[in-house]
Amino acid sequence: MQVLRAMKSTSVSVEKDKSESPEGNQAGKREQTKLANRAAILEAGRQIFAELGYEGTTVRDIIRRTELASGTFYNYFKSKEEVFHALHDDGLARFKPLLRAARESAGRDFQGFMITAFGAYFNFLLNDQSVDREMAAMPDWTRVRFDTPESLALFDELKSDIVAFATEFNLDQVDPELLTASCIGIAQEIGDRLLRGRIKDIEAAARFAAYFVLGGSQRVQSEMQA
Amino acid sequence: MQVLRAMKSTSVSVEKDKSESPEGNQAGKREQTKLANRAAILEAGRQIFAELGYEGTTVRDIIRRTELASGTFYNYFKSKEEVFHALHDDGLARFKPLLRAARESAGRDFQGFMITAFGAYFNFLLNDQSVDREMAAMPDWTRVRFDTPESLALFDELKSDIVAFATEFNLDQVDPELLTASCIGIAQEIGDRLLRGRIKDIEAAARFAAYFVLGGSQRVQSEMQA
DNA sequence: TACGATGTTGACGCGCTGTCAGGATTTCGC
DNA sequence: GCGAAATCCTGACAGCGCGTCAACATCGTA
Repeated sequence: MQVLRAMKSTSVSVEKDKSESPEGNQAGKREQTKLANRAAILEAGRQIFAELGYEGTTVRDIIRRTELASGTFYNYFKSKEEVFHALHDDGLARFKPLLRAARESAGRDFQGFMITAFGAYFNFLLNDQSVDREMAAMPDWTRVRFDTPESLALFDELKSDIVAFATEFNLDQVDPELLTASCIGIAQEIGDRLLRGRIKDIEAAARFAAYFVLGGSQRVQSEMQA
Repeated sequence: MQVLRAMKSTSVSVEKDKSESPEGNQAGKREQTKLANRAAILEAGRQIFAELGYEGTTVRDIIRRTELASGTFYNYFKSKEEVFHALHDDGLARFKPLLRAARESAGRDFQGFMITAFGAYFNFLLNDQSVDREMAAMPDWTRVRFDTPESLALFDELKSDIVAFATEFNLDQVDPELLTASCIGIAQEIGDRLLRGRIKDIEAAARFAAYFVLGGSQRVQSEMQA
């Protein structure tokens, strides 16, 4: 059963759209069900991953929370991994603008950029309905990490921001690769502890991270010059 | 077939021990096979994890590289996860003394401690025959991370070292939890890039990390005082 | 040597995987 | 509107890994 039909039985909104929607009910029914099915699988996946963990969930678990047949899953995704990637990339797409906003609003203020950026990341981690957040609640020992092309793109974007500031502040002895890696590592590890409640104060954590990176960069610069 | 018997067919060393070994051939045959079986499973696991990745390997893959029957696996481990934990903890046990040595040799030299500690970790990552190293070679997107009790114990040990130095250097405004998290994050992320060849120079990386942490701590201290 | 204890073996039932032929629904040309 | 073609949903199926367990082999002990 396709999810559009399922929705018709509990809600008429789609049906209404078909005849009444004033603005472009642009797509055919085929297109609509495809979107709806994909969305249903993703939403089911998000829930199941949160409940069962990445390792623990099966494609069947996901599809079972849906009104679709098992075979249909494979029309949309190759595996549970691909579902997870999609969810992960969704989260990234939501975070990206926050990072951009941090850069815009900071202007030439390196420290301001860092505080805003770390703060945005931590807030995002704790508040966004992302897979990662929900899964961190699991008391399990094992965690998965995905470096999708989207992740790498975000890292690169961050790296160019950092390089720009480093240039501006004459940090020419500071290897951008190492500096970016450090920022990411700090964000990851502190973020992890925030998610697990080992650390509480988001604001304080963001300021710590920002000062730490600033001071660290300058120290590296002066040591390398010597 | 138990592995001791297998070994007898290719080597007589065990048999010889039984009758000739001058020093305590302390254990009975039963004890010996148990050790040998466990070791065989671990070694097979190490190889298979490296070849197939964590996700990709099955208990059957591991046991198949062994002369044991599938059921025997479960006399030694509950799952592939437990094998991985054991391998991981083995690595940790090998690294622990290196960290201790770093602390001993550093005395009161915070910077020296940091350089040695980061250097020890990076060298360990790149040279030790650990599961983690081999698996990093995989071109896969997905990585697993385990926080075993052993890992957490090591983190705690590191934290007390850091606290000791922080006290000595009047870094009373620097949250040890945040500082330790940052050190771990930096080590993880730079280590990852070393494993993947994105960064080459171990020495430079260790110095970078050390200076970075030192400078970062001091900056946090002065900012928090203000 | 004989007997109990301990460990090993591999077949079994179960559940998950990915596929595919058959069927249902939508689209399109008229 | 109507029929054919395109699309894609469905659920059964073969293959495989999982963890278990009754039968069997080996070891320790007297």
